Amino acid sequence: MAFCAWLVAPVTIASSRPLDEIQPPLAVLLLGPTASGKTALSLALGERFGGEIVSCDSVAVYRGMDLGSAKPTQAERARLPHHLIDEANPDEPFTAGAYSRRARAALQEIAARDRLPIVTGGTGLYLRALTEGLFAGPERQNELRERLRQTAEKRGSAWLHRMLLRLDPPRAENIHANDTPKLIRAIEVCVAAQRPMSEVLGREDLARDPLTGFRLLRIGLNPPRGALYERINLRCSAMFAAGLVEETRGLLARYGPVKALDALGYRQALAVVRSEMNEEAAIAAAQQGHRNYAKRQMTWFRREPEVHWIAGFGGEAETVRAAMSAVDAAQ
RNA sequence: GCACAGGUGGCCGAGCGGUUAAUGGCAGCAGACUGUAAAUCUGCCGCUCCUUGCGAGCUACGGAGGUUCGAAUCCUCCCCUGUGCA
Repeated sequence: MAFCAWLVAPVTIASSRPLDEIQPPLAVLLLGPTASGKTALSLALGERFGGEIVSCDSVAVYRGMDLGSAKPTQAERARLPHHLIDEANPDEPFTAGAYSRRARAALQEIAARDRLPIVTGGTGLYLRALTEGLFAGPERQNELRERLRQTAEKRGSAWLHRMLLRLDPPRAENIHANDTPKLIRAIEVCVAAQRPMSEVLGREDLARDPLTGFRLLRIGLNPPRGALYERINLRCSAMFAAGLVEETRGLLARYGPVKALDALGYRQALAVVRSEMNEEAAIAAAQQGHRNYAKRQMTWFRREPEVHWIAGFGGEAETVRAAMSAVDAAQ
């Protein structure tokens, strides 16, 4: 598939340049912590450069999870085509792999239309799965996971760690004995692949498959921490005021206590639905969770290669100008 | 005013004569992260210095004294908070 965009798209994008400068189409990756203004900036860039938005958000992929995921509104989505939003129901587990495949397909299609793909992302793993790919190891095995999860509950995660130590010593060294989910996945891979995960990771034929056929321009939003935290607080309160608890009540009634409702904001709203917390406490907890999350996101994004960092919020004129000139320069 | 219960590091909260700069938790900061990732996990966390060491010095458990070789821990007085009685 990748070659399609390679062959078709550059013709028009590079039409104003000499033929020997023909190059793959550009894709903009907009990254930054929650509430940094990615949506606003994505719309501004999209309208200026003829773009389409590819969301990179592990919660916005779920239908019905609108308020809590700060999904672009219907009005915003009417301004430009949006992709990878409402891809699954909350009771259908979505994964980084599924995201990567669908997002890549979306990128090809957009480029084939001669439009500019703008990936707008807060989910680091999804973004990396898109750009770097995932190793070609086994996907999740639900039955095996369930067994391992029960083992962890009964005997503690250290037991899983010892198990992994036998199956794959190098991998065990890289996963902390307390990190149950990662231990489970590693053991799952070893068992399903019938060989150590570290070996699978190292094999050429199973290695990551990086995205090809695009030139990537990464634009990172890095607003001042204090101001970001304030914005997060305001946005969280606004979510509850807009009816997050009701949205959550509806999702719970329809899908049950699914994993997706563990997401920030929903987890707290759920506590209100269940009368385990009053709304005021839930808001405070959600704000705290989002602040912590924003910090983790920055830790992840700092490792992204070649990011064109902008110090402000996406909605600020100066930021928009800086981002536009970055895109101009890349084109 | 009397009687109880309390005042501990940014917050909550243990400790109740000595391995206590003071268990925990939270917040904060830094980090990890290959198919549930808005998940999960790790480190640091009074101040200063250096030869960065289970290093040295300083400051710290409401305030002031006292007892003791030694006090956040015991005693006295004072200040403040909560509850009950007046």
